[in-house]
Order: sequence, then structure tokens, then C-alpha cells
Amino acid sequence: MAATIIEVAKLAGVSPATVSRAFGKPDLLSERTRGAVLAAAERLGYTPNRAAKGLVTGKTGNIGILLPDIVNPFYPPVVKGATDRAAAADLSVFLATTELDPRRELTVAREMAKQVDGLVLCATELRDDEVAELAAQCAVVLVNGEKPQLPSVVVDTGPGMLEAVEHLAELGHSRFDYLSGPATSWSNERRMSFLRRQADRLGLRVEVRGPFSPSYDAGTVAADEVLASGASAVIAFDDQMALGVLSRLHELGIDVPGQVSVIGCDDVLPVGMARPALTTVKAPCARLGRAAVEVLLGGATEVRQQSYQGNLVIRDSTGPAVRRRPRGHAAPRPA
Amino acid sequence: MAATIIEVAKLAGVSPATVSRAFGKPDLLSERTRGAVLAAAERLGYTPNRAAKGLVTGKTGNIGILLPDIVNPFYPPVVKGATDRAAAADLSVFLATTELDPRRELTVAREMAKQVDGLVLCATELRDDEVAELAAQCAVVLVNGEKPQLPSVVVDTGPGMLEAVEHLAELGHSRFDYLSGPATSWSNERRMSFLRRQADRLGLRVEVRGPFSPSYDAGTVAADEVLASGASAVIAFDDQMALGVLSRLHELGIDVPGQVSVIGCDDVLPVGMARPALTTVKAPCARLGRAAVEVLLGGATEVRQQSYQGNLVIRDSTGPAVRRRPRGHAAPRPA
DNA sequence: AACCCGTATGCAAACCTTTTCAATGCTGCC
DNA sequence: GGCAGCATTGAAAAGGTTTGCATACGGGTT
Repeated sequence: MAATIIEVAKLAGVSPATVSRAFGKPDLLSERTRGAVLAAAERLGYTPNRAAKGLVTGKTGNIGILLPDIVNPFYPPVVKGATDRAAAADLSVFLATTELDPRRELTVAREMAKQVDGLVLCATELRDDEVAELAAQCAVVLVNGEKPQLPSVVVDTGPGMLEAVEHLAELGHSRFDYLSGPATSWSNERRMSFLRRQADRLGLRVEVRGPFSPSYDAGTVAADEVLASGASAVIAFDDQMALGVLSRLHELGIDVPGQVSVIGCDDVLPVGMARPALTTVKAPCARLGRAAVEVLLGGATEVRQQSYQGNLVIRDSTGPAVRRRPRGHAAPRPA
Repeated sequence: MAATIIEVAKLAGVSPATVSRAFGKPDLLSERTRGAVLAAAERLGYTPNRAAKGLVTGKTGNIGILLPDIVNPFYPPVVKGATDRAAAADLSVFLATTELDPRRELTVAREMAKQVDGLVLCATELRDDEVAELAAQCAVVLVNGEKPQLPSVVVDTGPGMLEAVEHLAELGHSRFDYLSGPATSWSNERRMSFLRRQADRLGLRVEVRGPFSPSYDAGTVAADEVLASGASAVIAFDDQMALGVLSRLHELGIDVPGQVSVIGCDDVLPVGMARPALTTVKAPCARLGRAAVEVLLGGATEVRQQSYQGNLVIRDSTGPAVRRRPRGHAAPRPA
């Protein structure tokens, strides 16, 4: 169906090699020939077959993005950043999701590795040696992850989290809860240890609850734990959880920020619409994706880590501390 | 780097053809040979090169999804549905976005068409003949669109919209505004004409405003128009717009649903968190993606349309009608 | 006038796989 | 015992492209 280089060559009265050059190395051809070839190609609707090309060049012109879950609102902006940058470099992008199953992640990654020049691994749960195996096949860059010998692009929540803790301290909170994300999450690990350090430094007490899945529903159950703990403020692993907390709190008639302050992370949803508008640590997701592809483009020769800082966006879900006593048990949850 | 079929053949002491069969048509081989080949392949870490395979079979094992904007929360679930189904069928998926530029859409689609067995075109803005050109190269299925001779999968907002209008009628609203999505949107077109028909039938008056881009920001400006029009209720093209409306109304101190009722469409965001929780017509996005891939899998022989119904989810943003008079001009908008 | 060199193009191999066709060896049957 | 037929495997072509090498031509140099 699709025209081949040979048909174009025939129509233009040249050899296939010439047609190839007209597209690949235009300056090797006389202007006249090139014009004729291009015209013929146009007429036949010809464009080079990437698979065939890849076969001889060893380059596929594709990159792959592997992420846990596209429905997690953190990722669409990352994907957007990546696809935009890839398109600009004339790369096609494969997308696959792991559905949070590490076994599946390896299978999918292996499959992809053979079809792409570069692989973007987001929040991977693969072991070091598994990633190394992939890296032997194609360029690999990690997003929100860290592996020996591999370049990575991460969001540095440090500054934003520091702001958040300081913000809470200023408001008079002496302790807060951190709602942990998935136990295997590198981001969560970093965030948690950073939070501990900073809380220590500022003389606050932090208690970690969880791990929870990064979801709205998990937030609603986490809310009960927070109430039981008696903390006057809570920082959630991501906005979805924070929104869930808000929802449950509202349901229980607990005033936010009057009785409890809530802080989210990422600022990816229109969280300004939450009740109340959510204070959150913004993450530069789109930049992450863009940067990851750029690393791939650069050949990923120098192993280095790029980090992009997030910052605190203060809205209405944080306020002055109020002394509360823990609730023995939460109100009944809806069926 | 990667092992080829030839090296495996050598190691196993057989011909390349045999190795190929060991993977593709295992039952043609004696158990002994197959075992030897598989063992050799294992040792070399060999797996077939898809590009080379595609070159000869004409099948790539890939499908492509083309959509306007991955950051539009309508699409991630669609993509999820599609990738899940594709993975189950051992297909890899290309993802590309058009960024709402029809010229770009054609280029990208052409590029993709050569690398895939099937193409999922979401809310395409391509002309009939352009899509036909693509369909000549590979199977094509439309999501939320309609073209002659092509299968499509759509969300049928009819029932949900009918519920919405009836809901408004019951609440005593005698007129409402519809905030139109992009002028080129097939979904919008359908929704609008359906709304007009039903409003007519039920004796309501509907005024269409816009077109607006399907975004939060567009919603905030649309809100002013609604106020000026004096409508007591408004149905927005999607949830993002509806959220924008809510936000602007809140900013102006207009009570929802006390003074104005607001209905969204899609139910893709955690819109329950909006202030107030948004009444919306739910769309079964994930099913859309799944069904689209299934059509592709089925060979798309019979041209037919599958539609999935949405339904109204009543929350807190709709309430009894109140007579309002149009405001001459809106309050100043924030810088 | 002979020679050299650069420019523009063609030839053919190579990339890796699948598949058609043919060859081999063996089974079972007459 | 000979032959048909099957099961198993190999040889080779094909698929579309890029690229190293060779060729042809024209112009400038000595």
C-alpha cells in the first residue's frame, strides 16, 4: 500500500540510494535532483519506513516512557513535557504503564528496550541489576528515582518541604503527621527523611502514618488516623491523598484549617477548587518530562542528576494551630 | 549489542529458520530441537527484533493513540483503557498529542500510520479525506468522532444530558446556558444539538455561549457571560470549565446552587472536592479506550459505531431556580 | 594535453526476520 | 521390500532502507 523508496526512485528516474540521500543527506545532492526526488515522493505520498531504516542504522527513532499509572494526575504533565520534547526531536514515543506491578514492569521494560533508542523510567520499582540490564540495551534515564551509574531527573521537594514545615511552625503547630506514599517510592523516601530532618531542626515533632497508596480513597482513611493521633497538621504524600483527607474531614464536620491544617504535594489538580483550597508543594512535572528526554537526546554520557525544585503554594487549608485532643475512635465511615 | 537469530542458530547448531520457528510456530519443531533453541536463546538473552519481523510480516505489533492533549483530564482514563487492552493483546502503544493543531495532527498521524497496525484517533479535527488516506495505510478507529466508512467509539451523552435537563426542569429552571466547547469538537456539536432538542421538548430555553477552550481558565471568563445573561443555570462542556465557573462565581460571592446551578460533564476530576461538589454527567472514559483497541483487534471489518452512555451524577452544585436579573457588567476580574 | 580532484550519482551489501519451497529421513502400509 | 506420506529441518528470497565503494564527469593545474 505505502509507496517504497524504489517506486519513488523509478518515478524520479534515479536510484534508490539517491532517494535515500534526498531525505537523509540533502547536501550531497544537486539541487535539481533533490527537487525532482522530493516532487516524486510528494506525488506518491512517500515517507521513509522507519522500521527498515532502523534495521540498518541501529536507531529506531523511538523512545519509551514507562510509568506506574497514567491516571495518577502527576504523570500527564510529565508525559506532555516528554512527548513535546520528543516531537521536537522527531522522535515517536511509546507509552506503557506498569499498573504498580513490578513483575509486569520488568517484562514491559524489556519489550520496550528493544524497540527504542531511549527509555524513561518513572518511579521505577525495578532492582538495580534489572535496570542495569536494560541500560545495556538502550539509553536509560530515571525520573524520580536513582540508580548507580545512571542519569536521573528528579523533583527536589526539599525547598518546598522546608517552606511547608516553616509555614507550619510559624502558624504555631508543634507537631504534624506525614502521610506516607507507597513504601517502595523513592520520592516518598526522600520526602520523609527530609521532613524528619527539618522537623528536628525546627523543633517540631513529626509522625509518619501509612504507607498509603497515592489516591483519594487512601486519603479518606488516612484522615481518621490523623484525627486519632491528635496532630494539628498533616502533610500528605500527594494532592490526591490530601484531597481525600479534606473530604473525610469535611464529612466529619472537622474544620480545615480551623481545627486541622492540611498540606498536599504536587499541585497537579485544580486543587484551588478544593474545600478549602489546598495549600500544596508544587512540583514542576512538565519540566521533568522535558528534561528526561533531553538527557536521552544528549546521549546520557555523563551520569548526573538534574533536580527541579518545588515550592510551597499557600492557599486556605493551613492555619494557626489549635490544641486538640486525640479522638478515641473516628466517626462511622459511610458504607 | 543484542543477539541476533543467527548467533542463536549457531549456538544451537541449527538454521536461523529453525530458531524463528521455535518462537513463532513452536509446534512445527521437535521437542528436542525447540528445547535446544530456547536454551541457546536464553543464554544469549535473545528475543526477536520486532522491526525486522515487521518488515517481512507487514505487522508491527504496535498501535497508536493520537489525542489533542494528555493534560486534559478526560484523556488519561481513555489512554489507560487503551494501553491495558493493548498490553493484554501483546501490543505496544505509541502516544502522540496534537496540541490542538490540525496541521500537526496530520503530520503526526501520517508518521504514526507507517509504524502501527492500528490507529486510535481521538476527537480528530482531520478532514474526511485526510482520515481516509490514513485508513488506507492502517486500521483506524475514531474516538468521539465520526467519519464515513470508519468504525468509531463514542460516549453518548444523550441520556445523561437528558437527565440533566430534566433535573433542571424539576428544580424549576426555565432557562439555562450551555457553555460550548471548541467549535470543531464533534462531542460539543452533538451535545449542543441534543441539548437544544431536549430543552425545546421540555419547554426550557437554552442559550449557547462560547465557543470556549475546555479549560479551567475559560470557565472563569464564561462565568461572567453567564451572569450577564441572567440564566439561573449553566451546563458546561466539561468539568474543567465547570470548575472554572464555580471558582469565578465563588470569587464574586454568587452562591451556588442558591443563585446559580452549575453542571459539568465527564466526572473525571475528583470534582466531589469542588466547592460545592459538582453535579456532572459522567462519561465512561476508560471503556472508550478499551473498546477502541478492541475494534482494532477485531480487524475493524464491519463499520459500526459503539456508544457508551453517560449518566447524571447529582451533587451539590444544582438547586432550585431563583429569579435573577442579569448583571450589567461583571465585577472586576483579578489581574 | 595529461592529470588530479571534487562533485554527483549508482551499485550492492548489510541489517534481522519470516516464509515458501525443497530436501531429508522415517513410518507405516500394501 | 518398496513407496506414499508425514514430520522435521534447511536454503534462499523478500521486505525497505542506508552506506561504503566505485564510477563518471567537469574543471583547474602544470
